[in-house]
Amino acid sequence: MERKLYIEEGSDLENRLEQLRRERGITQDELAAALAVSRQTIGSLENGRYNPSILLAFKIARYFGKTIEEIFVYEEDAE
Amino acid sequence: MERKLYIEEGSDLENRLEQLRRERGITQDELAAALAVSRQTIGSLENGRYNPSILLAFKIARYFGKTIEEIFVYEEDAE
DNA sequence: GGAAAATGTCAAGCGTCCTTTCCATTTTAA
DNA sequence: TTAAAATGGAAAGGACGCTTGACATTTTCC
Repeated sequence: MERKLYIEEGSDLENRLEQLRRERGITQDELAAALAVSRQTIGSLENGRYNPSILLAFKIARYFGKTIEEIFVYEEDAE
Repeated sequence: MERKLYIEEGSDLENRLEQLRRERGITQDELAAALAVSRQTIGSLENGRYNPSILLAFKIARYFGKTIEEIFVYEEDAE
């Protein structure tokens, strides 16, 4: 039946969020609290269910002390 | 009466889009075409009417050969 | 000065981002 | 192995990102 909400085949954006979070040794809940978003948002990003807004991407990057490009990988297959 | 659609006082994101576009010597229309978005979208970004999605931010950065951080400046006053 | 080009901005519509609530499944640890 | 903690994910709703279409204003330049 294929649900796959939001993100489709040519979806161009990967991220290293789960890896970075585990390196920090924190839970989704703790990361969510640190970023002032919901736990579901973190889970959805980690599992590629949707892309973050640019503001959330900046918050995440700042939290981990990295650039957006070091965390989110843009692939332009689409078009 | 204050319309100010979308972006409010604590709006945290500035960008150098107009400056970079003018340095390239291209119009909003041409930039829009190059990025495959509408001219209104470019104008709205240049005038701070709203923030780009992270995908559009990546497209813009790639087009100008810069990082997202070199084009968009995040200020965390909010919260 | 007058025409064409460029820009500003509104409105309606649609899809995405993120929320809260809720429940199921997996992992952890005693 | 069992309870608690952590994670996965659905559903509905609100706000934002981007579209097309339209029109007004400003800029360019002959």
